[in-house]
Amino acid sequence: MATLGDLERTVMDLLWTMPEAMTANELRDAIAEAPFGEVGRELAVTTVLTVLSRLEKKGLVTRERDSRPHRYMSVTSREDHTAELMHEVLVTAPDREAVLARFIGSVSEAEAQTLRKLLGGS
Amino acid sequence: MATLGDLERTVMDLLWTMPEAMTANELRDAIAEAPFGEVGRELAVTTVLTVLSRLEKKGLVTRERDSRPHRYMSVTSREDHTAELMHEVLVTAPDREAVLARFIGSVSEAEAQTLRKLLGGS
DNA sequence: ACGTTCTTCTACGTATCGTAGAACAAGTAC
DNA sequence: GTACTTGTTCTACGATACGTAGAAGAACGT
Repeated sequence: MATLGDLERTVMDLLWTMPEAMTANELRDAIAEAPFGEVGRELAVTTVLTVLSRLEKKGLVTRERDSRPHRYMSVTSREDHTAELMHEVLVTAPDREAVLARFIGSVSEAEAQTLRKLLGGS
Repeated sequence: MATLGDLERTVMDLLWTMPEAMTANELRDAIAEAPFGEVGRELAVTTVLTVLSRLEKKGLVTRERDSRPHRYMSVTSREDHTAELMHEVLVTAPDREAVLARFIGSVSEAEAQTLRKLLGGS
């Protein structure tokens, strides 16, 4: 279960938010400015690069190796990733139906509404 | 996000499966016999007790402190716990509706059926 | 009070993660 | 094409989590 550390999470959040692939330097700056996390963390670029390598090994990030400052991007959208994680959690329990029952009870009415729509009639 | 180690997971699985509260010794034996995990792990009781303490600190386990060999039990059912985890994952994404859309696509037809039923009319 | 049984304390090895310097590679400018 | 600059990989260290369990302490039976 790919669990992310704080900085890893921050980097993924940025990569998921930014539409374009980013370089390590751009990421470093973005982290310094980022509204979440402790504001103004001035990290070394190598730190960011280490984290990016680890995220790459975890399969969450790819990079364009030809363009010289490598440009990093997320492999999946945040939504896909999150949904996948939810599914991974779901299948850890033998009685999935029971889990889903509890889960439904925990979502907001708006979300329930969305689900009804998505599940279609019948 | 309460993430569990292998042994912690094994212990929780047993506590969730067994209807009765169990002592550390009973758990040790159960682990030795358990079909999952590498079979026949002969652990020291102290090992089990350490794990139980950690699970207690994480809020997943309680014990009856008065009965002398303390009896340990899970605080929530496996289903509640799993559903809660799923929800925790869900709310890490800003666009929950989009996540739910992807999630629905990943469940089986039987599960979708269950969801329809649970969500009721309208 | 004594031995037996149970629990807590302390501890070590391994893995992960935040962090970054040192070393190495690849372009850029004469 | 040699020196400078910029970018990437290697190596490393401290902190935390977890598996593992011995040593020390507490409680109970007799």
